Formats: sequence, structure tokens, C-alpha cells
Amino acid sequence: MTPQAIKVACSNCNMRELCMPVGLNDIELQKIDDLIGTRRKVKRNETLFRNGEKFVSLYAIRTGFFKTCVATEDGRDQVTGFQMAGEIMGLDGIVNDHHSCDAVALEDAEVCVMPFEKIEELSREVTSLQHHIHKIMSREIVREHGVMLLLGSMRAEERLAAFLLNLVQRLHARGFSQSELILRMTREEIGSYLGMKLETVSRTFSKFVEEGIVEVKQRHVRILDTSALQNLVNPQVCH
Amino acid sequence: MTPQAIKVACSNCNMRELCMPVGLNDIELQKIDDLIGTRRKVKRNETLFRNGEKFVSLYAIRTGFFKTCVATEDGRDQVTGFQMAGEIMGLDGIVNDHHSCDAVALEDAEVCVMPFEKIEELSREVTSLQHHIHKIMSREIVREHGVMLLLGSMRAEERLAAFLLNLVQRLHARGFSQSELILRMTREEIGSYLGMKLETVSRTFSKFVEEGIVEVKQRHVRILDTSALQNLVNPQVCH
DNA sequence: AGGTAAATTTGACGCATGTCAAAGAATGCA
DNA sequence: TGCATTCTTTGACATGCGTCAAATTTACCT
Repeated sequence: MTPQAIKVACSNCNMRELCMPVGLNDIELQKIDDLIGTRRKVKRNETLFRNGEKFVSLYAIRTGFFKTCVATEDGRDQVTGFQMAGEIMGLDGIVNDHHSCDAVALEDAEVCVMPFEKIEELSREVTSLQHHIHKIMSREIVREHGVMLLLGSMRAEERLAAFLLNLVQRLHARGFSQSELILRMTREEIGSYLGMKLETVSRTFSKFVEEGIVEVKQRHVRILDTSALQNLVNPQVCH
Repeated sequence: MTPQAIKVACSNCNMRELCMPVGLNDIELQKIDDLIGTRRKVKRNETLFRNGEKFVSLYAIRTGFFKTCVATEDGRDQVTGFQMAGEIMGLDGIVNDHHSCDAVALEDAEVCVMPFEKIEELSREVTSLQHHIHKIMSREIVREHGVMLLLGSMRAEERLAAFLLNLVQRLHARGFSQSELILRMTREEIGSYLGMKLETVSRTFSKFVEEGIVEVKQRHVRILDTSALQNLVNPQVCH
């Protein structure tokens, strides 16, 4: 639970190019090393932060897989995203100095704890860090636009296809397969993210299997026909 | 179309507390005045910026009302938000140096053009501006979480109720009525934002009217029973 | 290793919302 | 002012997805 007092260095972290700006000189890199106070391990099903907690730090995922979710008082909840290595969590907390969502580890994970005050301080000195932070926030806004498009205008098959393509693309960028993936979340969590019920998620997977588009063995998914998924998301107009 | 070369001053703008940090001294205020190069007028149905255009500036709305929307290649589109005086547009453009959505004026409008390079430069000097920018971006992220919750888990009546309450609350914060509002957008645009068809929007309005919750005369809406709307969005559990 | 709980799949059925259509009202432009 | 266009409403009908239920598989914990 308590942060572990491990001093770490971005300078030799192999996730660096994912969560930190590139093209820094040695002095700047040293400053960024100082920015990251500690790492923190989070076990599966534990929360990194919760709705209502005081906001202090952003977190960069080193290893593991998270979901973030928001909830209403009457118990409805909504998964707002799934995050993997190199991605940043906690941006929701800046505006009100308190987090407004929960971040839950879906597998044992480790994050870098980056006190936001230090980030702001340092990004006044290091222009590329400043711009990097702005880009990260803007990227999150644009990502959410995409989710709104998905939730607002797509049908079940299209949603699941878009979801799979997005996941596998991000995994591929991290050196994993373009066609195989392990789902770290339940059908219910997928459904919550995609605005559909778990039964519909399951049925849609089955439909894809029947059509030979994917193989599904529990949480192991192999994509057999990527372009079929792409056509579902973005139907080609015939001329 | 072209920006108009009007030098303006935040220092005596009555929207200032909505779009700028508070508690600045005279020197800082002068610097912020210099940040805003020009104003720009946008007529109804004209775009302030479009998907694909080079990103240069953020925009603060002085007067008028906008929608932002994203689109897919196959013609689907999704309204991602409605913006009113004091709100900031253009954050989507930062990450890729190009805008990824359209901003369309729904009534004649005027915006302050704030070159983003200048914002970054100045926010290295003025800490409160830096923090303000971070909060604006975080607020947008949190707002979109709310939209995802709405699109992912609410039914038509709940969505429209949440929409009306949100609109009237923002208008009230700007000195307008708590119970009356003029919709600047069509039923279709409301529907796009809320993930439903225009007919469903219309029917849901009619239902609210039958139940005595609102009066609707075209785009003029009067809320008769705010708590009924609140109960729809957040059902009270009986004990 | 074994027992319990959680997750997944599949079927049957119902309903909320989409689709298609038409008429009426409001708005904008010449 | 008048005509054309856009917007809105309402009805009838269709359907995709939700709901409820049960069986099966898998995962978890001691």
C-alpha cells in the first residue's frame, strides 16, 4: 500500500520513450530522474487511486495493466479506459485537486510516481517536458472523442471490432504480436467500456468466431482477419 | 474568414474570470493581455477550425455558442460537445499539431485567439497561468468521462435530463435563468451528442411535457420541475 | 487438491430505440 | 411577402440489444 522508497532513474528505463520527452540533454535527463520520487507496486484488483482521494501525483505505468472507471451515486459505473505500460494515469485529478475516478490494476503492476508539483516546476524549466505534458493531456482528450464516437454511433459488432483493433495496435507498439492478445479484463468490463452488456460482448465474440474473424479461447484472442475487423469499423463504400 | 486585427485587453474583459486565472498582479495581467493577439468573429454555421487544419491557437469564446464534432471516413459523425462564453476550444489540436475535430458556430460568435506558443512561453513565467491551463485540460478530460458515463449507461430519458440540467447549470453560472433556456442546436445535434436519433429526442421532449416536467416551444425550454429531472439522472434509492 | 465463487456461454423473450414515412411548423432567402 | 428549405412532431412497424435464466467452465483460496 505505501509507496516503496526505491529511487529509480528514467535515464536507463526502457519505457522512457513512451512516457517521457525525447531529445533531452544529460542535465535535463538528470532533472527528470529527480522528478520521479518512487515506484509503487499495485497488486491485481487493488486500486492505485480512488475517486475522492487527494490528487498529488501522476503515474506512469512501468508494468501491468489498469482500468479506470467512474461511478454515479446510484451504483452505475462506467469503465473509461484501459491503460498499459508507458501510459499516464491521474490527469483527472488536476482540475479539482482530487481524483474523480478509480484506477484499478487488472494484473500485478508497477508504476512510477511523479509528484505533480514537481512536474509543473520542472516543466517551467524544460520546454520539451512542458510540451510533452500538454501533448499527453491533449492525446487523452482526443482518445475520449474517439470513445464518444464509438458509444454514440456504433453498433455492438463495430464497437468490439474497434476495441480489439485498438488494443492490438497498442500492444504491437510495445513489441507484442499484431494478431494475438490476452485480454486482462472480464467480459463485463469490456461491456462497461463499450456501453453494452456482458452477454452481448460474449455473443459478439461468438459471432466473430463463427465468421472466422477471430479465435477466442477464454481471454486469449487471435485475430485471423484484421481487414474484416477494419471493414466493420470503417465500412468501405462501393463505387 | 481572416482574423480581425483588433487588439484587445483581458484586463477589462468581463469574461476574464471564466477563462483566465484569478489573482494576477498588474505585470502578469499585462503579459496576458499581450498573449491575446486578436479577436475573431464567426458567423452562424461557419467553422472556427476544421479537422485536419494546422493547430496554432486556442480559442476563448467571448460571445456565441459552438458545437465540436468528430467524423469517420464513412460519414458517421458525433457531436463531442457544446461550448459557450468563457469556455476554451482547440485543445484537441495540441497532440498532433493538427485539429482533429470541427468547431462550428451555432450562433454568431466572437472568440479570443490565443496562439499556443505564446501560452506555453508565458506559462513558464506565470505559474498561475501554467496551473490554469492544466486545470482547463483536466476539466475537459473529466467532462468527457461524464459523457462516456452518459453514453455508456443511461437510457434516453436520463440522457436528455442530464443534458438539460448541465446546460441550464452552465447558463446559470453566466447569469441566465435557472429554469429557462434557448436551445441553440437542432434535435439532430442533441441526438448526436447524446447518442440517440432525432426522433427519440423529440419523443422524449414530448414525454417530459406530458409529465409536466418541462414546457417546450420549439427551441425555447422552460424547466418546471428540476428535481424530477435530477431524479431521472440519479434515482433516489428508497429505504 | 478440492470446494466455492466468479466468469462465460447460450437460449428465450421483451422492450427501448431505430427506421421509415408523412404532415405541419418555422425559418431563411429572394 | 411568398416560396423553398429545414426542422420538428407523430405514427406504425422493425430490430438490436437487454433481461432473465440455466448450464458449464475456469479461477481462486485454504
